[in-house]
Amino acid sequence: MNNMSMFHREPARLRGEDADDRRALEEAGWRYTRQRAAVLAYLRTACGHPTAEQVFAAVRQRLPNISLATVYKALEALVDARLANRIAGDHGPTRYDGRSEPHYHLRCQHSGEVLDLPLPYDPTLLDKLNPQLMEMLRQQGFEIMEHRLELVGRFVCPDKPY
Amino acid sequence: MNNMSMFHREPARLRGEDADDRRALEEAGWRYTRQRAAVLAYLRTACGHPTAEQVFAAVRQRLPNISLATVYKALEALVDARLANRIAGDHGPTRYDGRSEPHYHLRCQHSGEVLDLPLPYDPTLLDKLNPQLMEMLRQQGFEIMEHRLELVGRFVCPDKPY
DNA sequence: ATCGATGCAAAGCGTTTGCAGGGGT
DNA sequence: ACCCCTGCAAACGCTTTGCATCGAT
Repeated sequence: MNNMSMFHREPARLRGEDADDRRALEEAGWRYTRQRAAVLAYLRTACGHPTAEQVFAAVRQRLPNISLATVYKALEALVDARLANRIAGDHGPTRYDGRSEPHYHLRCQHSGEVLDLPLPYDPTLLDKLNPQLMEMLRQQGFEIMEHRLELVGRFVCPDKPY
Repeated sequence: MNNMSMFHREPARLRGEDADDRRALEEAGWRYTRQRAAVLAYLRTACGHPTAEQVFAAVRQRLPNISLATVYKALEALVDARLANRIAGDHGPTRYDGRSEPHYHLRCQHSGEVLDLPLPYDPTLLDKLNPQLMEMLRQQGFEIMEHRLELVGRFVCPDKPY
């Protein structure tokens, strides 16, 4: 690892906590399967936010028969169960995030790579920025669910140097 | 127009100002053509941020022979010449924005529609939010170009009501 | 035993590209 | 006159779908 040392992920989950994952999936109407567990496990250990292809390549080493279609369906189930998040690509493919709590991102224009920012999500950020605007939006019937903030710039990434 | 009355666009450009558009395109190494002018004109009058298909459908009324491929190439040229901006779609297709100055967006989860927010872009926003973080990023060699902020929620849109 | 999940292949959608002819400079 | 741009069609990359079989409950 190079200059990314500041972007530590949360420590890996303790043994037994996958029961929570099972519950989350089942409450959302999905089954808990080997494939979905493996996809989620990889998402959580991956540094940065992999694409579906990258997830496929990685999970394939543990489950050699898994198909790309299954990876896509697993990612859909995990996002729906709020165990993961989708990050729309600027140009390239969608990226996936094994963190469920909202947070902010740092995106590289050059490689498309996305990293988590060590900046806590503040649900009241917009109300602090411009309370009148938020009040106006509410009065107009806009139901605001969340906000997204990302820094866009350039950094040298291990796999795609300049 | 319904509850969008607060999202006024800038007044339409005055006659003769397309000379600026020509210059911008030529400085970026592109030619100024009827098709590109029409695409840009439509982007500027459109309320909200149309997809390439929507631009195609609209511009086709003025230039019946224009092709979808030409619309895509025109949009690419305009974005490159900084006369327009690309807005990545959450699920659906990319949307295009005839404003060149940075600003913030309001996105509807339901329809994918995107509107401009009447909230001025503040280049120093992140430095205000967390100056230490920004300093750390600079020291680590991250070159930050811009930030993006968008509100995500639901609103009833004219074409895709619930 | 049921019914959703899997793996494969084929189709889908949004976007890009190759190319012959047309248009801007 | 040059070379870029256009329009058409075909290819492309990413993602989704249809279907027979497998596996979780």
